[in-house]
Amino acid sequence: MFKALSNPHRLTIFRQLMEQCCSAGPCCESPQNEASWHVSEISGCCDVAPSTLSHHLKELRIAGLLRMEKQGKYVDCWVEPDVLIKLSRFFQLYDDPHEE
Amino acid sequence: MFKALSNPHRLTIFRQLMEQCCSAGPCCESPQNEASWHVSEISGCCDVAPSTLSHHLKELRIAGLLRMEKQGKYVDCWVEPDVLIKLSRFFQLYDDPHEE
DNA sequence: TCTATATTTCGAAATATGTCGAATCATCGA
DNA sequence: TCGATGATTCGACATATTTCGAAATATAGA
Repeated sequence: MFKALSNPHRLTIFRQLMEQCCSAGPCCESPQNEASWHVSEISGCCDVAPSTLSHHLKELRIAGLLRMEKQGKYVDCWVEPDVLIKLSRFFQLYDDPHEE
Repeated sequence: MFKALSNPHRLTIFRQLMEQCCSAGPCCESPQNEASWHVSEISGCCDVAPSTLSHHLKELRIAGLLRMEKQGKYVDCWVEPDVLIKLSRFFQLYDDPHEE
């Protein structure tokens, strides 16, 4: 996952989808209207050729960070459910009073 | 930071120092006995040449993940204070009931 | 002072990654 | 059915990363 996030373009894409996901409530199994973007919508936030964008999205998906689902002509992309919680917890080894 | 953690050896090193740091209480500005390791101690957890290890530690330091301080013949390494909290929060954009 | 040990710096070589354009596939709508 | 649009695959090339060994630097101890 860190490897997938190590590329500036992929990090930008993931952050956009994070915000998209989180503003629409907790990320869930199927894409909600507000939580997902089409590939063509994502292309706006990162200046690369379509083939490059496709490659980056695949890397994010393979890493388990994104879900992608074909919706007719478009492909919906959204943050893999629970992955934010997992990553957040990865860095919480210490005793945090906020944790139960 | 994600770029620094994208290499398997560097991730192993960082995880080791995370555990070392966290078992000794919150990471602090100066290295506590239990929170830091010498470079030579770290070499045990990752099978690379000394020059390679040195390179990886430098990457982690430049990325702001580690602190390093010369102690005579040795160099102490420990996790940058607050960096775990920062990284943990990076993935917490959503409303988490455990957070205040 | 001299030597052994710990660590870093500096090339150089192998491998991996990022990028694009061209070609391809799939779907929608005229 | 056919053309336009959205997206992916493939191959090629430039660039970045990983790795090592040799050499350099610094310190502790004999």
